[in-house]
Amino acid sequence: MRIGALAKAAGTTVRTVRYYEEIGLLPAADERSAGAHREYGEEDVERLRELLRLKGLLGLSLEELREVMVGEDARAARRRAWHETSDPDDRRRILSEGLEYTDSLLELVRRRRAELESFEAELRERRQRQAHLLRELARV
Amino acid sequence: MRIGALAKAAGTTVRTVRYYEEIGLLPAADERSAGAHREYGEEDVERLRELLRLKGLLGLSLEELREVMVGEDARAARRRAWHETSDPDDRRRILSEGLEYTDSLLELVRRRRAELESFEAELRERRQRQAHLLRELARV
DNA sequence: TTGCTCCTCACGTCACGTGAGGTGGC
DNA sequence: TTGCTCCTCACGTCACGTGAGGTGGC
Repeated sequence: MRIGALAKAAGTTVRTVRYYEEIGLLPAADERSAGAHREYGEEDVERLRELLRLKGLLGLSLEELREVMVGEDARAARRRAWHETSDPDDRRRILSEGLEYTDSLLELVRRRRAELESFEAELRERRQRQAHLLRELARV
Repeated sequence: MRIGALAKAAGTTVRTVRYYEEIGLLPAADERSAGAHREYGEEDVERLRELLRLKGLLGLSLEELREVMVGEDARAARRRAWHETSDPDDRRRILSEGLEYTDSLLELVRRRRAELESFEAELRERRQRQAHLLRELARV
C-alpha cells in the first residue's frame, strides 16, 4: 500500500502522513533508497487511525500524542511478543500491561465525554427554558 | 473588567483574546482611544466561554466558529429584544428562533458525543478481550 | 506514450506564543 | 516610587496546505 492509499484509509492527507513521519510519530518506512516510494501495511493504517482519533476527539497536541504513542509502540511490541511466546507467565505479563494501557486510554476518553455531556446538559437546560416559556405564551 | 481578568475567567490567555478581537470573533471593545485599556463585562465572559467550548470540545476552526457566532450574535440580539418588547407575538418569534439555534448546537454536540462513544465502545471491547484472555490463563 | 501518483524542497497559513520597548492605574 | 498589568509591533512556532519541478509504476 502506498502513501495515498494509507492516507485515504485513515481519513487524512498525504502531507499529514509525511509530516508525522518527519517528526517521528509514524515510523519511517524502512530502508527506502532516496526518492523511492513509501510502502505501508495494515498495521500502519491501524496506528494512524488511532493517532487521528486521539488527536481529533481528545484534542491532544502532537507532543502529547508522542507520549501516548510510546504506549502504542509497547502495544505493537506486545502483539509481536504474544505470538512469539507460549509461556503462560509471559502472556499474563503481556496481557496485564495491555489492560493497563487500554485503561489509561479509556480514562482519557471518559474525561472528555464528561466535559461534552456537561455542555450538552447546559444546552438541554437552555432548551427547556425556551420551550417552557413558549408554552406559557401559547396559553395567553 | 480588564483583559487579564476576562482571559482568566474564561480560561484562556490574553493573547488569544486580542487575537479573537483582531479577526472579529470578539467585538472590539468600543471607542478605545489608541493605547487605552480594553474593558469587558459579564456577557463577554459568557461569549468567550461558549466560543472556547465550541472550539475545544467540537474541534471547530475559527472560520467555522465565525459562522456559529452569527448565531450567537442573533442570540444576544434576541435577549435585548426580549426585554424591549412585551408583545406576545414578538416574544413567540424570539423564542422559536432561540429554540432553533439551541437545537442546532445540540445537534453538533450530539454528533461529537456519538463519535466519542464509538471510540469508547471500541476500547471497552479491547479491554474485554484482554480481561477474558487473562481469566483463561489464570485457569491453567 | 499518456495519466496518475509519488518524490523532495520550500514558502504560505492558521492560531496563537513570546519577547521588546513603552505606558497606565492602584 | 515601585509593581503589576496593560499596550502595540513583530518575529517565532506548530501542524500542516500548497505549489514547483521532477521521477516512477501500471
